[in-house]
Amino acid sequence: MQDSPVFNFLNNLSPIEPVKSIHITQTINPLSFASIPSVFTSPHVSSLKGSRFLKRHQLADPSKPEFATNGGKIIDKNDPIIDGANKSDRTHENHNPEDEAIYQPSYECSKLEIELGQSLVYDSRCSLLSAKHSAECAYTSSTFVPFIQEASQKGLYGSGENEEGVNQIDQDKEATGCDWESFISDATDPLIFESPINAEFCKKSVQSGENFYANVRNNMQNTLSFSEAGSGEQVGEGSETENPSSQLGEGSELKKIAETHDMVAGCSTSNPSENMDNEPESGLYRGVRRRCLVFETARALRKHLDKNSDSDSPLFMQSDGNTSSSDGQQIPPKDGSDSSRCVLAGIGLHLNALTTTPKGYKFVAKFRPPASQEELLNNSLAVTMLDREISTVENGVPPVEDDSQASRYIVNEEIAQSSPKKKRSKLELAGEGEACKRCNCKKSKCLKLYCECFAAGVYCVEPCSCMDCFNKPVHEDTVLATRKQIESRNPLAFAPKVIKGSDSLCETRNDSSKTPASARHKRGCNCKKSGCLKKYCECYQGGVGCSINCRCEGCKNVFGRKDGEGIKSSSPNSKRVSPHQSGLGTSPEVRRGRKLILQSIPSFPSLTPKH
DNA sequence: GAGTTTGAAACT
DNA sequence: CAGTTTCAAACTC
Repeated sequence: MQDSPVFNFLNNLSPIEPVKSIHITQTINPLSFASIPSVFTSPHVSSLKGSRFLKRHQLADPSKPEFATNGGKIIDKNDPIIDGANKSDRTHENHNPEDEAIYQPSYECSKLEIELGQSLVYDSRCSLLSAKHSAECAYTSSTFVPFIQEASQKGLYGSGENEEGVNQIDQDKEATGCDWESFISDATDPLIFESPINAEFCKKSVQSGENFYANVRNNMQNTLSFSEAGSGEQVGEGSETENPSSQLGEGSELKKIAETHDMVAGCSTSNPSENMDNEPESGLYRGVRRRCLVFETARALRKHLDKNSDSDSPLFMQSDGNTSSSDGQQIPPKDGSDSSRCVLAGIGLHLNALTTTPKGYKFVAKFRPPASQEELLNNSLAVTMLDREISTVENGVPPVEDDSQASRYIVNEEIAQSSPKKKRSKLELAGEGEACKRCNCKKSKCLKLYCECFAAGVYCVEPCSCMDCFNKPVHEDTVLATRKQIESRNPLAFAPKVIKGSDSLCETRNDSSKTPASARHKRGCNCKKSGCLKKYCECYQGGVGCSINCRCEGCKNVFGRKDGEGIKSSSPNSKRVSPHQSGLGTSPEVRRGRKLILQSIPSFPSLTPKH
């Protein structure tokens, strides 16, 4: 990557020396990823900007008129139809000085992002996806197929659409000269890889109402180039091609969407029709992604379908606020349904991403499409809730959650429609009790971080044994307000506790003690008696080793012990690192970068068409 | 299932 | 920021 033109370019411009340090790892703010694109008008840019910040408001506050509709006129002059093969060669062309001026602040961060390596970059995308953009989008064939089928049952699609969509993959491959499949096969993390696509997709299709199909093409290619060369690549993305949205009649959009979904799905997964179970490792990620995305897709399409069923208005012209997601008017939230819980859990997992399995769990995903509109609605509410999570993740480091939670999620879905007894039974059987999240709160009303559900960003549901629970869709306002309050106290309160960091995170530890993914607990544990050998220890529970941030005593964490007490006592930083500190690190460059990024945020709305 | 232990979260 | 209290999960019996 460092040999890429982009890197060289960045290296020439920025005074920051390429370093790989703990600071970088912990200080890259996902916002930076959003901020970079937000300044430029490339598809990637706009989408991140819009969906990350604006769509959040859409979900949270549908009444905001500026988000209600844009008339489908978000013109992305720089929205290129890319010749995928040459994408990386025209990275810094055609951006005007204004853009550059705006862009500059976050530039350093983009450089840092490049330096982090692909995995980190991908993970960051994942963060972006998980919280926000995924809300209305889905792209994998496996997720979309069921929905298409559902739509087909409604007479909206022909039965052959799905196959057409798959075929479209090959067609698109030929058209673009880019072999998505081979590229993807090289990707280390298909889940993460896909994220930016989703982000793009969301913004384009849902928020701006632009042509779905064309945008996905663009987005995919942008994503690929971005993934290959880092964020800097997007910077100069030229304005070579007008967004072709106007070129396609809206009457054909529905079909196009179906095709697009399959097309993207095909690009995201090397073989849309393959059985995930045949490929356990990749299936793990795919499974998660699919689960998450299915609801996202469904929601997007539901809106889409609702809209079309009600009027002839263009697709995705309205925000959530005008349809019926946050819009509980049309479809009241179903309080505490199993399905919703599972859906939410899925998104929560999505948000928190993945890490290595602490107990060698194999994540075998089984797809289950959303059962009802209520389920979709609940999902949308969850997205609203989870939107906020992503905004609190200050680490550019991908949020990580252990596979046990993934397992929980899967199990959760499986048991979702079972009786409570069966649920518990299955829960106990699965993953050594690592089933879905369910709480037993008595006094907290499930509105404190004590509550695992609340802390995980999911609503409580039937399997929970909580009392006076407010963590339900019907109390969404309360939930969101409480979350906001908690976040005001600790912006990272809802961020994943375990982050997948760089090796530098464990620089004080022996290499032999590193956990595979070098993941570490964000704040470290404070165990006194458990020896970090029981699940009382959050490090152990997260399947990660203890780190310098831990203040545990007698650490025997099997995933990696904290280094000797010498280190602990000699370090002035032996105390717990506050989220803010850990997020910013000590690098002046990083701090500066973050500051500038934050300053750039207010510019987003000005770049977004309003009415 | 009840009771205990534990450490994070919340509070002062 | 440190100490204390509250809380619920994890654990034990």
